[in-house]
Amino acid sequence: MNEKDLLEQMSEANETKITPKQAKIIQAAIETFSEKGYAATSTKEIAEKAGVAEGTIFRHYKTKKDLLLSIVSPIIINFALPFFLEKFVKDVFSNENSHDRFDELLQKLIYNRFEFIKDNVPLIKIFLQEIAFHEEIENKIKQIYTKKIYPRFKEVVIQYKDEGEIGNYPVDTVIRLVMTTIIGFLITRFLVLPNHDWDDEKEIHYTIQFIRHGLKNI
Amino acid sequence: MNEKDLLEQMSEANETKITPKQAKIIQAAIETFSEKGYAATSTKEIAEKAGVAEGTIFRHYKTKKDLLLSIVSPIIINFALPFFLEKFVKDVFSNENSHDRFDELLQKLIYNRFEFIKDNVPLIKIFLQEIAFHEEIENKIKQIYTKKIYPRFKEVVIQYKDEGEIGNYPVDTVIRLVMTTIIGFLITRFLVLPNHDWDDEKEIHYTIQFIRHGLKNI
DNA sequence: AATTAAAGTGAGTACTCACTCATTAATGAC
DNA sequence: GTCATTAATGAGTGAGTACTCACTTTAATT
Repeated sequence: MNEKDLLEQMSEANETKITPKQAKIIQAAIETFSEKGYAATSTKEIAEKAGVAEGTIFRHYKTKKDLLLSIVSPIIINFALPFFLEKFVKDVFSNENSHDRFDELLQKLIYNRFEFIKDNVPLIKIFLQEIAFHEEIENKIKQIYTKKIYPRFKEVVIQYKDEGEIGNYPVDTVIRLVMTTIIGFLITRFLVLPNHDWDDEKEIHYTIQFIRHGLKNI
Repeated sequence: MNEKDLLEQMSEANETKITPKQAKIIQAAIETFSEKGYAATSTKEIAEKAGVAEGTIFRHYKTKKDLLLSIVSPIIINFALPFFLEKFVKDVFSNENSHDRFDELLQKLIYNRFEFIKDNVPLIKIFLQEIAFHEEIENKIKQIYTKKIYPRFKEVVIQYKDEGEIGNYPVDTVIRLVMTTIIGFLITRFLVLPNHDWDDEKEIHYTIQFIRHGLKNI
């Protein structure tokens, strides 16, 4: 998802057309929030960067916080998108042998999220920063996690445990280990050391190996 | 390290006594920065919470940012402390068999950092939040990492690779995987789900297993 | 008791903040 | 072209901001 897609999606969600100036505002807000943080960014600054009068911001968004939420909310649902698809679970029960399926699942999971973050680094930055201070964001992600991500993940892990692909760890521990390893890689790759000379394919390969071997029988 | 220790250490570092009111200021600042974030916290609020006049803050700290740095700086060096000790590397070359040594090393590493974070959750919160926006903090941690943590870690990994305890991953990849797994666990444990019903010993045990198996021969 | 230095105060300063509102410009239907 | 609706403006507002400074209190030393 690039920024254009985000804008389209936002306008679809609200069933309102986004004016060119509004789009400029969103773009400027993303940029500035990401660089300086929400609290340290003034609406005046956003208006100037967007080439717009300050009042225009408040024509479209009741408050500064409204603007933040309109930016952050879509990325939560987009990051969790693979878990909404039927295919995610179906693949796990296909005819291939379990080893290859597990490998492929991890691969798809990482590559999907990799591409998503790659196109949305500033958004992810804002999200990670502000999640700590805004209950609305925290609640939304907790809701999506418990209702969508966790149950699907659980199904899959149980299946692979039955097939002997995953050792005798508790299901919740497996989910924690897999998620922190993947998210840890992505954060290191795009936020901690974005300028490092990464061989992405190789790192992803090693990360998958690490997870698979790490989860094998204890 | 609890807060008392922190204060003692700060006074030792500056070779200046910390007055009771100054201690109150630090305590109030940690609390408020942690809850609302640095930019969203006013000096007036800190003063009120500390039961002190606003001017007193600026008697001890030139600027609000100075106050932040005086709080955040010590935790960087303290988190990296095990890597400063000679013992850290020496243990790796002891007489025990490599498997037990590796296991014990991971265990010590996690338990140390576990206890440290447990006693300093608000400080860690502030640190993680503000590292993104203050170059001084970023530079300090990068310096400590490249000069202290990374070289020691590298020595150890190479040694265990030679002994066959770690498979044929690149050294940097090993360091990344180990660090993100440990830090990921600690962040999940204390920041993401601090109220979850954790069986800490068990989770640490599983995490070590996960790392050891994950790093075995590919 | 007198002197000195440091700690503490809080009203005051210049400035910035998010947000409002009366006014003007642009758009589209007929 | 007229008119009605929506978009955009930017000066204005009161509350809040980090920080200063002239002054008072406290504590230690002689």
